[in-house]
Amino acid sequence: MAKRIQIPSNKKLVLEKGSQIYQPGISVDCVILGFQENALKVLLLKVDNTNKWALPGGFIKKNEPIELAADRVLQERTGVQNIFLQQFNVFGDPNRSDARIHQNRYLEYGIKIPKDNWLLQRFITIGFYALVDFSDENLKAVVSDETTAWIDINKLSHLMMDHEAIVIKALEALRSQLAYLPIGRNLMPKKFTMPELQKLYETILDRKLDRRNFQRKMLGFDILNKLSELRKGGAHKAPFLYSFNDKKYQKALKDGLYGSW
Amino acid sequence: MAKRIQIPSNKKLVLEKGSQIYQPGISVDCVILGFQENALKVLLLKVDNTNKWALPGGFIKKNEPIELAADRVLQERTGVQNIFLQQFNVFGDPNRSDARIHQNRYLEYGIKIPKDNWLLQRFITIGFYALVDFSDENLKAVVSDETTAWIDINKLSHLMMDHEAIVIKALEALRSQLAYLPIGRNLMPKKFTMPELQKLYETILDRKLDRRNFQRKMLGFDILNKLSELRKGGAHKAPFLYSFNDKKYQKALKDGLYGSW
DNA sequence: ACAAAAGTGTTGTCGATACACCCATGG
DNA sequence: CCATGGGTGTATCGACAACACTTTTGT
Repeated sequence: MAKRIQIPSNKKLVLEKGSQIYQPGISVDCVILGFQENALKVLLLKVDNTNKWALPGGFIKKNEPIELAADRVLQERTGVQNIFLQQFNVFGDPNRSDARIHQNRYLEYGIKIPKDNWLLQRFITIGFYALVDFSDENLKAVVSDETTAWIDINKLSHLMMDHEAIVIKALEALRSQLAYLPIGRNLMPKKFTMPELQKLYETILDRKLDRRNFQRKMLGFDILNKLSELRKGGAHKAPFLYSFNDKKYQKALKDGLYGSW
Repeated sequence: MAKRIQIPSNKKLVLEKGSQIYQPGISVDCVILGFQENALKVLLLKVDNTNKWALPGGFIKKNEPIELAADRVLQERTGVQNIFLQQFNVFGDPNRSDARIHQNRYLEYGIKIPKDNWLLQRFITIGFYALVDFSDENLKAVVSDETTAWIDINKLSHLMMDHEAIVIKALEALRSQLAYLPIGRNLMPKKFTMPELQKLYETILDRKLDRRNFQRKMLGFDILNKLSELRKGGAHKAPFLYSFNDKKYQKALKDGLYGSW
């Protein structure tokens, strides 16, 4: 007889007691985006006992606001707090989930889920997206095992259910937000150069921007502090370092920016 | 003993069998907007046995896409079809609904809802908004009784639960859509004059627009047909009539417009 | 010295705004 | 015949895009 893997206790709990703890039939899924090596990457989790990847998601506790549920998922997975977390779409196709997927996962633990178990019901999921900074120390600590990966958004494959469509929709929402909200505070390290920030915008928009016009426009938003330091060490002329002016950034988040890309 | 009103059979069904028919704990609410007498109006329903008003809403059948559920609500209430129906936000505060409201409503029918009935659970609602044309014949037929009213969006009062917040959020969404999507096809009658269309835009945006610039810009979108007819009968110079070019309008809905207000 | 990257300046275009003028109609 | 509203034209301003020139640094 093949060696049987023990089911983790938290998964057992969700299966057996979930319907008492959580809202039935509703979940949240988080598209957590980071910027690394000039590419936008999304945090994905390996679905146990399959070769599929899934967005970090979770359920909504019976007495929990949905934003808090999304924030809880984000923190559990990344450890980072106070992140721009944006609800962007609900995915409610009745066929988006497939009971067999869950069945197969749990079969590996030797468990056959009862047909009437809440996990096998139809789930409607609320999509959130979040932007995180790779250089954040909390982030490094959490994301380090084999079951977690940052995948280039242009190289998605083997995603579970409709999760690829969710990522694509999140990107659309992010792009349209870019026009009137400041972005970058949570994707860039504390100090960065203007070309580095430009790379981020070019990656999100998927097109080249003029170096000089970008700088003028970005400075025009008046959300950056120009530091007296320079980025030394690299070849060629040393660029200035900038940081976000948190006060002005928060104000811009509320009031919006004027321009558009 | 006071005369007791009989509970309508459909309400009885929802109460007793709803949990077998519908997704539990989730609903859709529709902000149905029309344009009448130079004002944006929202369709509201009188909540029976209260002096409160509510958005037309409903539940999602076990095997029904959420967009279809919203469309079903729209059709049940207005009779109109093929309407621009837009998901805009999810409202999931755990305290947004109040079991006492339901209890009081049904008490009037002499019914005490069991504590564990599905209707008394927490509900998360998905907000949709739709734009309809007052001159539509189907609309006139349906909306005519005392339990239904078109209320000026600037004169909302006595709305149930968080429905006023939902209307306000829908308006914000509509305004931001105005920048890049054509609006008006479903709010205006088949034929209309440029000043009439301008009034619509001014109402949505809640500010005056320049008559001449509006005309130029709107024509620049290339989604209108200029008819050779004139609007006769009114005082002063007779304005031209226009209609939407459905083909170009649909294309603009997909591709977006360029300008912004 | 030179290549590559970054800082700063200039110009042209186009859309948005503001405003002027003419036309048609009803009273 | 004039008040009112509608149609059409023009000047100005500002944002954005395109492009030139200078400055700094490593090799």
